[in-house]
Amino acid sequence: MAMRKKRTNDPEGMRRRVLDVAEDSFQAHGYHASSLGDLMAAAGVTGGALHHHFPTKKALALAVIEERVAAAVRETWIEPVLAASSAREGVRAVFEAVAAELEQQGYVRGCPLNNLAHELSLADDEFRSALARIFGNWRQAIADKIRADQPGGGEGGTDPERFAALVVATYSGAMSIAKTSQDAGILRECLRGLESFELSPSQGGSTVKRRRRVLPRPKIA
Amino acid sequence: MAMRKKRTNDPEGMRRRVLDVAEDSFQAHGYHASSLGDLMAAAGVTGGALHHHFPTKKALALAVIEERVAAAVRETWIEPVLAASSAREGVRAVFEAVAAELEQQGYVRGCPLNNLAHELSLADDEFRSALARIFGNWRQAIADKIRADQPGGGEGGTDPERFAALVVATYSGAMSIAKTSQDAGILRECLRGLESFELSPSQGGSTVKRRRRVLPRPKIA
DNA sequence: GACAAAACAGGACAACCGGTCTGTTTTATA
DNA sequence: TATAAAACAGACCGGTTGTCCTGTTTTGTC
Repeated sequence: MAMRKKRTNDPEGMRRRVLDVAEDSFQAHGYHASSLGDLMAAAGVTGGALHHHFPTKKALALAVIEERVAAAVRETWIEPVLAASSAREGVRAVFEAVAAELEQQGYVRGCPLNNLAHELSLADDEFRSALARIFGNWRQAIADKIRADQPGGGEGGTDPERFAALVVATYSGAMSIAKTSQDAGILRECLRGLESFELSPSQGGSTVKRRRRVLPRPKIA
Repeated sequence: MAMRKKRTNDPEGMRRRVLDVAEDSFQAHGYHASSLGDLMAAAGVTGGALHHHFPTKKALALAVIEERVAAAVRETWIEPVLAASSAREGVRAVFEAVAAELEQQGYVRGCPLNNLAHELSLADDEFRSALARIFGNWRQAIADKIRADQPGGGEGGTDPERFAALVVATYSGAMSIAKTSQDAGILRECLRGLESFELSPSQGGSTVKRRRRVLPRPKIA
């Protein structure tokens, strides 16, 4: 008399839905402020199903980090930079693309990698090493691109690792400031700072023609 | 018959002790992962006393931000930079001092401002504005120092705000990476990146003499 | 010393969290 | 179709959290 019960097992889809809402909630509220109850409600998933795919909250977060956060860095940074005509051009394009996207959506939720890195690095060593590996891959991709530019282009004097470290640090820090001030303009400011410390001759009033070192060597060791 | 009860009211000292342990715990474990019970035990303070000085956990965190975090930025960044012979020298000195301190203590807990900024900026607007103000003061101090260098020194072509934004972003991001990798070396790497993109002529094998722009202008608008 | 306010003590509580447990349904395999 | 494993449902529980509340003690003030 009652309607037949229906259920379609879709383990992959359910797992994906859980990861979707977890990724979003971790980004918006952080790990500790995201309760499994909220995630279950948002994903339309029962406790049994959640526990079946992710035995603990930590396992869920680890999956988010290794699958989603790593993919986000790959898609928004590594692939565009590697596909660009040069490392420097790739870096510029990513900075501006991200700034444009943030300004369009009107708010700044920050870098997913950075957000979780701050909250979880000291809490658990598995979290920390997973996040550190993503940072490492990110830096290495940029350094590799610089190296690829060196034979033909004019990157002979650029230290690849140093350049990559500076770019990743500047971007991460700029996103932190942007998130706190809810203003993506700092990204463009930092990009211009990377492009050139001194104003270009056509803009600046300085009479100095020759480029100087960005920071002087210390006078005393 | 029993010993007389003794108690010495010391509101300022008690408030200071609570702020001490809260500052430390927020830095080590973050806001959400720091329970008031733990703080009370660590500070040797009862619930009544804690509630008397800080009615809510949020009020406590706000006090930590406005009194302790702001002071930390002032003491480790603003005052040393303003006291230095130049902005660039001050920046260099702070980077190296922090790197040396982190290497000496063997672990990296990250920048207090950055840590709380990531966890609390999106959670509450009072938190966010308080943190944003500290970032703003930090940047402004560096920019002011650059401006102070300009009349006499050779900072004619340097945009103060741009320089300050780049320095603060690079430092914040470098600390994020250092915290995640538990290695302060990235701070020195980033400092050298700030000092000079291209290797100095005496070090580099490049034959290029004239300094080039750090990042080329985009070919198409 | 009277007295009010501040400072402090410590228990109580309701809400919530993450994890576990038992039971049912679907699906793969033979 | 028999059967075991996977997939899912949903209730349950111990522990924790932040806050509140009622007293007690100290301290400043007239």
